Amino acid sequence: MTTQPLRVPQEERTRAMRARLLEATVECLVEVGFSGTSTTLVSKRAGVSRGAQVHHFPTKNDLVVAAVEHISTSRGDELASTLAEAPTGEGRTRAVLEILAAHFTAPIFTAALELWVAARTDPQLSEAVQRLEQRVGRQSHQLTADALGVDGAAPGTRELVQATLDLVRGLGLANTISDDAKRRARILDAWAATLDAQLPRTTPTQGV
Amino acid sequence: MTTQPLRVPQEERTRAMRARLLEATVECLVEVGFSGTSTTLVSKRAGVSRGAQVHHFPTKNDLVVAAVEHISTSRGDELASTLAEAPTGEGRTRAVLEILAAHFTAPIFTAALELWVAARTDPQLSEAVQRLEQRVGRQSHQLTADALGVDGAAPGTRELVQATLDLVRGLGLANTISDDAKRRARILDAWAATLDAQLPRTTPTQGV
DNA sequence: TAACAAACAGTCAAGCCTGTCGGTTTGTTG
DNA sequence: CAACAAACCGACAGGCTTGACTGTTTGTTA
Repeated sequence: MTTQPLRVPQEERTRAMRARLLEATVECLVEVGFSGTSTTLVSKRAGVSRGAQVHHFPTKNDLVVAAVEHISTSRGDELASTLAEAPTGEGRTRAVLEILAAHFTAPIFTAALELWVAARTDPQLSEAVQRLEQRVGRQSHQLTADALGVDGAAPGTRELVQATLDLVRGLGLANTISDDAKRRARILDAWAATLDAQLPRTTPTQGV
Repeated sequence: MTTQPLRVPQEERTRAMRARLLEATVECLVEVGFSGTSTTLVSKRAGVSRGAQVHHFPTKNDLVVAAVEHISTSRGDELASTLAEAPTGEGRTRAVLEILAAHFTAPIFTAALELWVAARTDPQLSEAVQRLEQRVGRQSHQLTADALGVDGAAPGTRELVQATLDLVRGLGLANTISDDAKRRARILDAWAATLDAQLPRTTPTQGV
């Protein structure tokens, strides 16, 4: 704390090791699913000895819960940064929908999906997922409303924004079964038209 | 085939045994998830010896693929019968949405969700799920369009119906994480209003 | 530099799951 | 009724996973 480390600090080693293990966990979730994500496999994937892995995450639950937190913050950050770059003016609504759809078909969403489904039948996991997903949900709602240029708290608007998020979630789920980009694009086109017709815009067609 | 059986026909025994095993499989999927659904557990649940189970479904894959087909037809039948009873006239749209939402939060949907997610990382399962889900998808689209009293093939209408189905799918997924009926009801209210405003009704307010 | 603690490494036992196999019962058929 | 086949039963072996446990290396601190 008070003295300066000379070589490679333990704190740094721990941080790096945990990060590698969590990244490997996400990769395993995407590639072999939750049930296929054994601690042994994660260790191999991360290039870490099993002893080291079990040192940092004593039980599998410790590892998975940490992965939930990791994925949760990753999703929030990613959504915030991509939505921040959404264009304003003409076609703004459609662009935002495109960003949302991309997010809900990305690997990080797939990993989250695996954890959601696993959490349904795992009390400990469920607690972590529920707590963090609530936060991500609020954050997504706020970010989306802002990106659309509407008041996310207004009575009618609120529900349409939530419906939008639930729609892209549904599209994301459908995407894992069979990828159909054309179908998705058509639906998003229609949805964008609907939103533009229904949402009371505060900044209808305004450049920055 | 040509003679009348005196006791309990083998064909009947087989049919009953398979039905019991498939029902037990669905129950297990709902209660302990896909990875928890071991053939041993299914056997116990069905009150069938492990030997008998393995006789009818030699491998786990055989059992699961059969379960996919079982669930697939169950979903289609259930949706068809409930949507057929949807009221016409005032509030028809909202009533149809309610039925859809109920379907996508029912146990049978949960079981299907488990299989979808598992199929993502299991080629054999994926083949079965993809093939059957396509059929259910078409069927759902047709049934929903009919229940709403619209032409499901019309250019603009088609996308709105599909969006509706994707929306309730997303709501169903969210429901597995945390049940929030109030939130769901508000969203469906808003979406019903939107649909009524956007859909070109052929039979706006007509009793049978 | 000496002593300590954390990080790291690999092995072991217990438990579960799947698929196979020999044996028994029950229905079918000539 | 006899012979056969399908249905049914329980046990076993092989493979994998998890968590515990002993030892080794590396960083910290007096």
